[in-house]
Amino acid sequence: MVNDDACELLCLDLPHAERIRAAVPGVDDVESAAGHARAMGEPTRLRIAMALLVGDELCVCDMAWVVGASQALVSHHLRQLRTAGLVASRKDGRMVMYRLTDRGRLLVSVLLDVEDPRLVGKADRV
Amino acid sequence: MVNDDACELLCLDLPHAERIRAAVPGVDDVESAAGHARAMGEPTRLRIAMALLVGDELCVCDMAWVVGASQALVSHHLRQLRTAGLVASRKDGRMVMYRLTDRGRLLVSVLLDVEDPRLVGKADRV
DNA sequence: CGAACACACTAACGTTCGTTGATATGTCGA
DNA sequence: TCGACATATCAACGAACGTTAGTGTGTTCG
Repeated sequence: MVNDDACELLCLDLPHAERIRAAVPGVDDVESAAGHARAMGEPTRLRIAMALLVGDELCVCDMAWVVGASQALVSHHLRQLRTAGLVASRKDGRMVMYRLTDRGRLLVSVLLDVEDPRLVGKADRV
Repeated sequence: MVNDDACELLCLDLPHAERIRAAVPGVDDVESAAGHARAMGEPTRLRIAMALLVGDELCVCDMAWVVGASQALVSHHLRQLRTAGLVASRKDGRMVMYRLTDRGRLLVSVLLDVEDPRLVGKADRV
């Protein structure tokens, strides 16, 4: 966080450098996106997200069975995904159903390089 | 990592559950993708990556000036991005030029919701 | 009402991570 | 060859993270 112009510009002329500098968002502006990435940066959470991408809507218990982790751990990770805005929850009786948000679906499919089942058959050219 | 079938399936019938289970990659298979996400899950690294998306190819010193961080810190983060396979380096005289890999460019543009400058004008429909 | 159950929460442990300052490596110019 | 410089590396500190075990909350069913 500490910046002094200890090192002058090298390869870039000042106008060009300032154009890049202006295009780079501030720390606060990337916080949300970094949070999204951090939420996906854990194998267990990524696998939970992948299970949701395929299963569309699952309860905690079923996800625990699918990914092979304890109920408490899955619940813990789901809260982080929820805080990041990548999954949404819905109460149904005594259980809670989780599902990916649009942003969550996008990130999982890009990260794992799979097609979003919801988007299949919609003129998706690469 | 410890799994016993302590909790039976709830919402899913067994065939459906096993289909989801089969579609979810193993821990080792998502390790790489999780590493990509983790590398982007830090505001400073994300801003460095964004600077590279705009600047195409930058040296460490210029990036330090652009993002307002120390040289050692930028170098440290660049190594992590490089280890994750998101940036590539090239020696040029006494300095080292960094650039995003294709995967790095894809992830930054998706995470920060910006268009890849290299892809502008290529019939990119959403 | 009371037991069973799905899920969330808390505390705690060991590990990993971000950051800084000092130092090493390698390259250019005088 | 010597000094200036760009970058990499190392040591070290505090903070954040993943995981587990135990406990609490609210709901369903007998």
